[in-house]
Amino acid sequence: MRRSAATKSVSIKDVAREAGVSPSTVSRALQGHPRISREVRQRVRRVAREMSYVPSLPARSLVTQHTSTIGLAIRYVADPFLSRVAEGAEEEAGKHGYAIFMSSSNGSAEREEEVIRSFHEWRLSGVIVVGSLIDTRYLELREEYPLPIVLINCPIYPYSVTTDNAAGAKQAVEHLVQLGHRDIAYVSNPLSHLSNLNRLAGYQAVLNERGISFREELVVTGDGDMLGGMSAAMQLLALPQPPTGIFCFNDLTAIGAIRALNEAGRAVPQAHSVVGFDNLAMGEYFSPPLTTVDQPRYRLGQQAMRILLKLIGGQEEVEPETLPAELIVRESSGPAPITGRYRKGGDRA
Amino acid sequence: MRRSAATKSVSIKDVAREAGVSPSTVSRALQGHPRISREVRQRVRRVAREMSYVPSLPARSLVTQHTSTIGLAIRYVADPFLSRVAEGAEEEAGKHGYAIFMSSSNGSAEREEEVIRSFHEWRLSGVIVVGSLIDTRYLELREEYPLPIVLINCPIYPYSVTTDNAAGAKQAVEHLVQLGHRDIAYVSNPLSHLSNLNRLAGYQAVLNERGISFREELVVTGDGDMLGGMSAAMQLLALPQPPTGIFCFNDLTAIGAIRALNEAGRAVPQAHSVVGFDNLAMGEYFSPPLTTVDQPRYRLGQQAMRILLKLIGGQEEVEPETLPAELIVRESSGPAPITGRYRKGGDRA
DNA sequence: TTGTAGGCGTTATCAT
DNA sequence: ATGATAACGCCTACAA
Repeated sequence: MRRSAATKSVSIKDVAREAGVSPSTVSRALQGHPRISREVRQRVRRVAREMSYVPSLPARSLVTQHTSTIGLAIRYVADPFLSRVAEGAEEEAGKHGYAIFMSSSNGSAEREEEVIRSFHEWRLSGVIVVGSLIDTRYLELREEYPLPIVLINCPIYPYSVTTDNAAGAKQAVEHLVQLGHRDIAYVSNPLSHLSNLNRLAGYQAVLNERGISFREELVVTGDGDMLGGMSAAMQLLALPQPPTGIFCFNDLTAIGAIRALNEAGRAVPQAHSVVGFDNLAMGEYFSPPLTTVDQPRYRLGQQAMRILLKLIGGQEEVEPETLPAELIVRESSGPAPITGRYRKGGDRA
Repeated sequence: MRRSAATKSVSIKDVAREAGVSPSTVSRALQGHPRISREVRQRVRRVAREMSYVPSLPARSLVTQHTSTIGLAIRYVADPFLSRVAEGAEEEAGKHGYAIFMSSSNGSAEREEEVIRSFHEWRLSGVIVVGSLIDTRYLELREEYPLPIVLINCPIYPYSVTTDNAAGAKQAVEHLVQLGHRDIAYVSNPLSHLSNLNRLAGYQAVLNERGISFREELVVTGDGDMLGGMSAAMQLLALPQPPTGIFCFNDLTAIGAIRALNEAGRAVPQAHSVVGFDNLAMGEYFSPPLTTVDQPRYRLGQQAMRILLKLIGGQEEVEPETLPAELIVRESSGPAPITGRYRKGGDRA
């Protein structure tokens, strides 16, 4: 039984020879074909196990014309948003006998296309893309590749599942307004992202409804990560009339912003309220614990997989879905400070 | 050119027919075979592009007998430790024309074996396992599967790359001792993990060297995550003589511990110093910023891939490697409080 | 320079 | 109930 790491894999023929039957019999015995004698089935299975036979999926997929494997394209492995999404997708896939392979584009648009192509090269049954850098290109890619693709958080694409970003943002900003904040900033992501645009829209909508005039300088761009959050917050503090409320594109950005605020001697939530988006597990453990907007990440993955399975099954008429977001109030947001008047930036503690 | 999502993939034969040549000519033209006329090569390539032909890797791998793809088995997608490791492995793989597919075991030992099996079913060229739940089983699995497997942080396995956990732990505990701490706890992981055992060993070694007696009740187990860190810290606070220094298996545990400490009204680092392990990006943004032990995660992934590539190349005599860990002092650790005497737990602020 | 034929490991069809 | 045979898509001698 002992074989070194470089040995060739044992094939169905090897098992057949060892068990004294034909390859087709082995195939049937292994997949529990009904018309096969109990005795042969047991013998074949025993031999196969003893030889540690493992069927070749490339070979099998060649003849069956499907792989029962789906590809999950992700931007960064590190992306904390991803985890539950992947879990949701995986569990749903498992129920239907599908496995999942993930591949990361490491934040490169070029690599993302390569990943999709690679999934097709492997003839995977379908693809889910989360956190795409080129979401708008999928309308074309869809024609180029014959495999079904489902996007997460890209509502303009016909096969997609999306958090209601605008509604989530509205809850967040509304929350700040009700706490008495009037100077409210939005720290955005690089603007190409649809989810970012929709959050911005929600932000503006609340200002409108509440008769708060929109100040362009209160929208600054981060990078979706902590570093960007820091520099965005610093920009805001340098303003002649800095905001008391800061709504951030995501939790990572919020964490960075809070760090910068603290370093500038500004207490959160006493001097500034900060609200994130994503409800990362981490946020609860921060001090102060993060007020944030929860995305139903597990369901996002689950629904994406369900849609994908429909597409794989040949069903074409699926509706893009929107899932609700929910404000989670913790301690990084509080009543707006009583303002005598605004002070110029730079007055550190 | 327009095809719906359910269309069959275009094969080399389709291209051949369209270009008016034989399939083998297409194959040669596409892979830049030298003995082919410039004109035919260009025409074939154009036609292939127009038809969006993408070669089938399952078919190709069947004949070439290698997939140029390696599998990365991970415990959790969320694991923040993973990210840089995966990057290191990916970049090194890319240099040598290999792609990487990741699959998560979601914390289940059973699933982990399935993942490895699935990698073999796909006849991937090799496997890297990070954060294994069944690291000790790989000595057997190695015989069962013909594909080369490299482990990260499992030094008993012959093909592995490991952080010097004992040395890292020693630095951490030594740091606490030098700050004046004498009652130092270790919050461990479920004990089966080798990296955990080695960190524990490092912890004990320092106590020994410094003539500090080992108190069994100061070693409590977490779960490698924030929740476990919280309950571990609560256990420690309930002790008649609680520790002033707490060395944690990892940063997530440390973050949980700090949270519990804070909730009990104990300031960090004034009342308790906490040291983590992993140097997660997050740690720097916490308050207080986390003192921790850095693992060379990128190099861990890179070296693992290098070893794997050697194995794939048929080279059998590779040495397990150990990479150095490095203490990063930030603000969650500080001088031990001046103790008149120890007080019973429960005296909250 | 190009075409033909065989085979990679499976499964499915058709015999027996 | 089992075996022989063809086919999946591709590559690679070998032939022309």
